[in-house]
Amino acid sequence: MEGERSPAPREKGRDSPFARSPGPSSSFADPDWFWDEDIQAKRARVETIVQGMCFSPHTPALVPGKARARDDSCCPGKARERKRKQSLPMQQGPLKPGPAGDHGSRKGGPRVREQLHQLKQQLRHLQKHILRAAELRDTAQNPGGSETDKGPLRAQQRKGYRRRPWAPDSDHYQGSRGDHSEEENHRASEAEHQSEEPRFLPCGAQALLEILRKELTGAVSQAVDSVLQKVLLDPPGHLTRLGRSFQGLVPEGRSEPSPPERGACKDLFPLATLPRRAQPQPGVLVQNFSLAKSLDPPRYPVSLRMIPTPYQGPPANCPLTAPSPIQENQTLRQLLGHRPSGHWSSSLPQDSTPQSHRSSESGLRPWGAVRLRPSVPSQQQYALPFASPHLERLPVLPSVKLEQGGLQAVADVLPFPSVHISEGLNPGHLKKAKLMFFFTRYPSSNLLKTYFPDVQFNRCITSQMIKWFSNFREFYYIQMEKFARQATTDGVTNPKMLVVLRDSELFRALNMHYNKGNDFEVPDCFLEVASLTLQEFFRAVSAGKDSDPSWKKPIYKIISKLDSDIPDIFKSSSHPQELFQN
DNA sequence: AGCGGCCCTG
DNA sequence: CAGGGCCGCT
Repeated sequence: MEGERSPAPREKGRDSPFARSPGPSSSFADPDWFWDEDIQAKRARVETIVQGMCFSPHTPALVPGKARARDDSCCPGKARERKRKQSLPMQQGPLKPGPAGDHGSRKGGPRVREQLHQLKQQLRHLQKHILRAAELRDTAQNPGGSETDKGPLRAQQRKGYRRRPWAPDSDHYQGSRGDHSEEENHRASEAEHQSEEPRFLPCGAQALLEILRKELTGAVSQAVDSVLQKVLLDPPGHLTRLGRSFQGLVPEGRSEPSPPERGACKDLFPLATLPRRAQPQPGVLVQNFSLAKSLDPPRYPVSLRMIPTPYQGPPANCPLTAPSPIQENQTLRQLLGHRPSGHWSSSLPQDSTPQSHRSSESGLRPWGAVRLRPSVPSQQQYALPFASPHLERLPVLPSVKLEQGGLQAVADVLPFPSVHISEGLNPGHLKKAKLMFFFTRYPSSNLLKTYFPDVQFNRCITSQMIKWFSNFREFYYIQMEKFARQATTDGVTNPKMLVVLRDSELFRALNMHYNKGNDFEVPDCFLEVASLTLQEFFRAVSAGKDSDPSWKKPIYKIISKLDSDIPDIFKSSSHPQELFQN
């Protein structure tokens, strides 16, 4: 089970030389991680046992190695050490340091471990009982039939049918609706387990089963809750810190790459982690470019890409700008797992086979959905993979349901560490501000106040934050000017050729600045604004307006009208801290 | 005068 | 990224 903490393939991205620098915060190369894994393994086994108990005493799930082997085989190499991003170096020494990453206390550990151990023993014991009961009943009612049942039964169990081997007429029962679809049968058999099952059991076994269920439900959910509590109280980076590959480097509308930067990029980003389409291929670039030149601009696919024409007004607001009111505990889940998977996932080898999916996100470890981010190939910028529907698809075991409740409870009471009003600005605030820049380039001080509720604003703080955005803009405009000039020297004539895409070099530069570590998926609206800015600069430069000392002013004016709404999730004071500060 | 923004510099 | 000078606006 070691591997199930995170989707493996993205890990590689973390090996980028940016991601790590030697530093003091090594609290995560700790033994607790392995301990955690141990707990998970135990927990998974308990779950397996419970399933075996509920569905079939003959399920081979008791063989300790089985589940483990299966999981290992579907998630190879995931057990490698997780790396955490270093905290941002912050030059604001006297200011209040960010919340310490490690909440340290893991007192619950040994207790939970012991609990699980006892639970395991208990389960074995109980299972023996029920096995015996079932056998007794089987031999009593169907002296010869049990042998013939076994073969096909196991096969069907493997296929997902949950049959009750102790029900003598189960075959006929199933057969009587043989023309139902597989799904229906499956659903029906699930329902049986919920309601009808006891009908087929002798009284003793039925009572035993009831007791067993209660016991297991209580014990398992208790154990799960304490584990979850511990897990959720962990520094969030522990949970969400996943490797992520960087994206493309191809500048749009440029006939050739700029050699030094491209060389650097090749060195810095492992090519293996790049989506194939994004790998630098100058030859292809030249081709594309000449193609672009030979076609009518509007037909050039890149420039067509939903780029509003200048002066058309603000771009449509970002998809998430109105993401419907976000519930509190939903927010927690998002925070814990927000890291948008984005298009990187889609470039992964087709790993999301039903099997690997099942084993990683439902099955044995329902909390996997929270703890790790399954590679959901989604182009939706803000798909929230951990909204409740996800959880509701989980198995209908009572323990799971309770666990869901437990999670809910934990989520409800979990305090945000950064709720405390801070007098100064910390690296988390800076990071958050940078991400907010993707949505707003010219935030008012009022806006800042509403989006930094955990900051005690005063004149100094306000101007510092305003200054931040001023600096952000500066970098932004410098890049824009640089690339616009480059485009002119590259012979671009039509500004609409200039579109900032996620795999363009300009985007890479911006992303590196505002989203170092690539923790956040840049919203499309930013790409549109960036494209517009680039085009405006290009227009001005190619028209020779840059001889005017204040030639940028009109551009600033245009861009200042293109701010988008900021997603509500940014109002959560814990957003960047929870996500990135570790 | 106060403020926000840009520019330049370190 | 912060400090400081400068400018324009209110």
